Amino acid sequence: MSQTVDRALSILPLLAEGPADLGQVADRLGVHKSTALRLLRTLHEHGLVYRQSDQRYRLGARLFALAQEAVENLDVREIAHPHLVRLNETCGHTVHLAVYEENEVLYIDKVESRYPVRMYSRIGKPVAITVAAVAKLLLADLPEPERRALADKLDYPMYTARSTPNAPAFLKELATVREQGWATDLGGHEESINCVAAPIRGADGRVVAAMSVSAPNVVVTADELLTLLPLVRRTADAISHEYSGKPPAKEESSRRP
Amino acid sequence: MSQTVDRALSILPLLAEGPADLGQVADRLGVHKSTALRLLRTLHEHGLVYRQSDQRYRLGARLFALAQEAVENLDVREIAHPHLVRLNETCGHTVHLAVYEENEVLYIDKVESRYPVRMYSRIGKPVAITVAAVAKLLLADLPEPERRALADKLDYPMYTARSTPNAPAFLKELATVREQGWATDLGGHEESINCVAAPIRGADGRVVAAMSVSAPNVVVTADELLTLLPLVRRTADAISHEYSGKPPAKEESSRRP
DNA sequence: GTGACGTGTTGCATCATGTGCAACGGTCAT
DNA sequence: ATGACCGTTGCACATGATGCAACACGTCAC
Repeated sequence: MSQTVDRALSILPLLAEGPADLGQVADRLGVHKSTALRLLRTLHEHGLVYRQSDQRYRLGARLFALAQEAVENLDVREIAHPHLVRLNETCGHTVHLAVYEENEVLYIDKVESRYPVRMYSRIGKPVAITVAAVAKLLLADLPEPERRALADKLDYPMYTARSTPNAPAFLKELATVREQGWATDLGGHEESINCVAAPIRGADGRVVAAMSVSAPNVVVTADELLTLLPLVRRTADAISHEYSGKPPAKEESSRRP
Repeated sequence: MSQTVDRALSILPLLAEGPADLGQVADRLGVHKSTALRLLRTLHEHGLVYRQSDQRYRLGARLFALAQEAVENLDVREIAHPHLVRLNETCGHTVHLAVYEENEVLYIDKVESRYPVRMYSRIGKPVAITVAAVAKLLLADLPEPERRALADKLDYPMYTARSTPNAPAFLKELATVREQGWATDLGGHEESINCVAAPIRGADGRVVAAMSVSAPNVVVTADELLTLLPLVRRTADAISHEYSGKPPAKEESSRRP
């Protein structure tokens, strides 16, 4: 809608691929060097872009700080965190919290496994949406047309032989998940890793987040992991309850006494 | 430099404080509602801003993804990570990696303690710059005028009785650190937490990053932690060595065969 | 039910602002 | 020295961002 801003923001994903110099930025934006320079300068002033010693640009520090503050302002996360920690203390495995937003599912919190073998994931990282247990829960709750539209639009990479292969299979799986109120990922993303997940619901019953427990085969078998399901569901329900209970808190946000 | 982009970017920190509606954004920017609307729409298209169900705006998901990709492109981090993990496996404590950028020091990697008591910190979070051991190392290596200017500009919050109280004390400490080539923080940030840190240097000898091991008093005393210093320094040197060795790698970034 | 707010949204005329150009000034390699 | 290359600056032009006013839609009071 706003050409200038649009161009400026297009620089960010471009730099996310790696550092680039002025000429490269200008070329890929399709604008004159001087224009690119002014855009980069503005981004720089706001700390979103950093100029490294070789004069090339890369993404800047404020970006982290912003993402940081953003994630800390999510009230689901705030409420859920102590529950996640407690669950981790009980079972020892990696615990994740994820939300759906704008065609993506992403982790917003994580408590690391206490076992030496850990899985790779990181807060802020978009989740493998077609296979992850938390993603299934979040998408299963979308309004039907939106769910269908999204399912059609997605790619279905075959991470393993047990990955969801295509849209119909995915929609069928979502129906099951929606029905039973929990979800699993048994080796659908990484051959040796299994997850069980449960939904967190707001006061209106809609799924606002999902949490999961993940563990590699070498630590516990899929069957053993499934025995944790009741515990995971109880934890998710506890969070749901607390979340629905007191949403109007947060006194500090009103600025006038 | 570019007014439009400047205004648009100013929205981000504003939303970082918490969700806001169109009117609030327009007011705080000092522009007309319609202008704010167009800016927000552009930000929205790029996923930097999300419109929640109550129509208010908050920071969006792409922000995380960007911060994510940015941190993964830092080659120091990439090289250092396995070393940090190994160090953590040896000593069991929390290991941090930090860089200096634009008047801030921030963590770019972290391996959690294997002890139940963990310290609060998060990747992307700006570090307590006047007391943290890694910050001392990074600032100690700045060119003298810049270091002095920065030291004068900083605040010196007294987190504890052992926090650095003011600029002269800080500069003195930096001189010591620069001299000895390592740094500590003994209860300067949190009464019961100690750190030892060592610098990672590029081929030209300049400090490009710093790493630290942190542990609370309840796990090991400060003296015990100090016995790890040689190990920490060896690790940092190993990273420095590897980092200086092969910086021109990264073949994939050239797009034409 | 009706009217009066408080929202977010759209079309449009004005001119401020962003734009590309061309010229300048460094740095590096030959 | 010389040329090629890259970042930077000043400037004239017109594109595109701006604020206004009017509209649309909801909520609330009465």
